[in-house]
Amino acid sequence: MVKKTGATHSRSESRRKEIILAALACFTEQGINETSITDIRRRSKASVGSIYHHFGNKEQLARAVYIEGIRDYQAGLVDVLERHEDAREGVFAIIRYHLEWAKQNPEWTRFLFQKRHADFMSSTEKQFKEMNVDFARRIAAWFQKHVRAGALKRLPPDLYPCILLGPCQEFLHHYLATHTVTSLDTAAREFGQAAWCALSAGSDREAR
Amino acid sequence: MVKKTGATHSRSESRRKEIILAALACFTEQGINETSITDIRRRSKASVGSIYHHFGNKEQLARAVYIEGIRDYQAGLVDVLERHEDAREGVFAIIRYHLEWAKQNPEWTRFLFQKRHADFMSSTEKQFKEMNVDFARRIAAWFQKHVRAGALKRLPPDLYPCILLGPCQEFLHHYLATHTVTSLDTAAREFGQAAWCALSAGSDREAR
DNA sequence: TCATATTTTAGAATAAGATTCTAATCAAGT
DNA sequence: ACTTGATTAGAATCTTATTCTAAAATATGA
Repeated sequence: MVKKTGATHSRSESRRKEIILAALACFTEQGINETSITDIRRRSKASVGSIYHHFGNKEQLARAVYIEGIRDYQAGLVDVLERHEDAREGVFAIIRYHLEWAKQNPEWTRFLFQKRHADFMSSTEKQFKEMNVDFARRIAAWFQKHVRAGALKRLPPDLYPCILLGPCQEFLHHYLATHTVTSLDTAAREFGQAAWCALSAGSDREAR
Repeated sequence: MVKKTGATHSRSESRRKEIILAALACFTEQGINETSITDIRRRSKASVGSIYHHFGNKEQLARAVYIEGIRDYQAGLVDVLERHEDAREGVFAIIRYHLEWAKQNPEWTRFLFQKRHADFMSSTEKQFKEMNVDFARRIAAWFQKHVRAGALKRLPPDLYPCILLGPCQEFLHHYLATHTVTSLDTAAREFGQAAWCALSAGSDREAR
């Protein structure tokens, strides 16, 4: 009756995971719209009833897949960031991390960033909102620290992630779609350089 | 029998346009998946048969909407770019244009950039590919010119658009979704500055 | 260990919506 | 006016998401 605090849901949990992974595979292969519940059923060996029992509907299933992925991505990013004391190293590291994660997790990346949460994630979702608020706070804190220390330019806080990761996102878009583009390593170097130029204090000389 | 080269399709053409606009409105209000053909029928006053006659199916309708919008956007961008001789001014102008267009065309922007072509635009689409190839060529040409003239850093060509517009895209994402962010004008200034720092030749001093 | 309650799974039944089809209507050229 | 192809209507069909009922599995408590 009372929910267990620990975990031993062996059967149930693993079934849930199976469904999520099957869904991820289907979604990235054929797109969310194009995958039917039947596709997921076949791939996961679960029944329709089971899928609906665990996730309610297709939209919420997609949401669960999204959460699963973004959590891992964000955790790693914060980790990298908070491990770096030096501003310049932090900037380069964050970009490297982003691109490297994408390289290691192409399916998740395709799912998370190509077709973002836009469709099924109404940004008012409690779970999603909480996660992002915390994430944003910790990112912002890191930048603030270095702004105060005089290492980084002061900007409206919401612009830092844009300048830092915008180019990566744009790049991944093409990288994951058609290929025949610059290597991820080269891109990481160049974007790191670019971001550092753009963000480091004292680059204002160009203002004329 | 032979297709007219000019245009007077008055009836047919305008019906087509009506459907596209109705679809755009529905798509941005409720999302592509959530809008039924019936929604579009109601809003456009066209019949189911008419819609299918003109577009084949919902996917192709979405595609048509996309093409319609992206064509306008790209034309304006190339125009702005080719109007600017000076590298620095060109860089700032392109960013201003991008954000300004988004401000003037919020519905189109939401449709074009929030949920990109990912879903329904398999990037192998002939029409789409042609358009983009031409667009990319002209953008690349402009940058090459200034690289040769020594005004811009030499980079792998596919990275220019990423560095230039990536931050804008990332920003618009938030701007169009939740708001409570920096104004578009401020963003345009800062991103312009950032991009110029990142792209102008001689910023390499930071390389240490 | 057995009886009972709760969670999970199956798969058939239903409902919603996309697509197809057949037959009118319209516009243009002759 | 007459023929032909394009366009429109809307009913019929087909696909797929979702709901529902009941069976199986698992946990709980004596």
